[in-house]
Amino acid sequence: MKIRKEYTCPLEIIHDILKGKWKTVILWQLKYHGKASLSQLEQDIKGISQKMLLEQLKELREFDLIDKLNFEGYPLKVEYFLTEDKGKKIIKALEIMQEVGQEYINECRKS
Amino acid sequence: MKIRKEYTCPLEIIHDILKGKWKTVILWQLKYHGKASLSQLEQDIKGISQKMLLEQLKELREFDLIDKLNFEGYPLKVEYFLTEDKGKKIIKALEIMQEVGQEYINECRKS
DNA sequence: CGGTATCCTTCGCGATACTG
DNA sequence: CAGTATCGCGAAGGATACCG
Repeated sequence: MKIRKEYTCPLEIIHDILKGKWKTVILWQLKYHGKASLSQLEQDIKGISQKMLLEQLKELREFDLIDKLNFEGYPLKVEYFLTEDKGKKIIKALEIMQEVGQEYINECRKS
Repeated sequence: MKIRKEYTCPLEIIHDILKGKWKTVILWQLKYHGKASLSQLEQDIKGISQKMLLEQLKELREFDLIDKLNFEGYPLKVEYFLTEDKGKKIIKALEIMQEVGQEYINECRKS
């Protein structure tokens, strides 16, 4: 974990966990897929590189928001998915933000 | 506004709006104060500089999450507050995140 | 008290190449 | 298909000084 300092507000720790361009979008994708492989996520999240994706997935795992399952044999296969507790709870917040985001987009279309 | 590109996911626009270390904490403070002056916020948000605070407040205003009221006369006085629509709606998401953040903090204390 | 401007350091993140 | 390593640029953000 990359957490060190004392936090004045619980929102600060959430910022440290979710910061970066990709984390919320990755969580959002996992919400819809239920389970997804690395290459699936790479295809669905436009613009992300494999390096960034793996980096962010690793951090999300360290914070118990997602987990993964490794399958034996070739070709290699993994499944990433939201954790029942923290992962699915944070999704509730993202659902609201998604709605607000949609409002911004609708307003842009008007003008 | 700093928004340009096309968005694949509404969460991307929210990221562009809320990104940075301070925005969520500022919104959270305004939720509790109702209305707050610059100096009040500066005191309550530990570690923030006046420059950062003003910068972030300006951006939050541009995105209609907060607004401000200027009072005439000396000493100068302003009041910052959440907007009824977008500001108070995004707070709903922050409330959930705040809860999850508290869980992380509680778990840290155990270990 | 509220707000603007400048300088400087850190780090997010994109590109690219390589391994099991 | 999944994952690791390196390099470099540009933006975020901290310190500091100054203006209405």
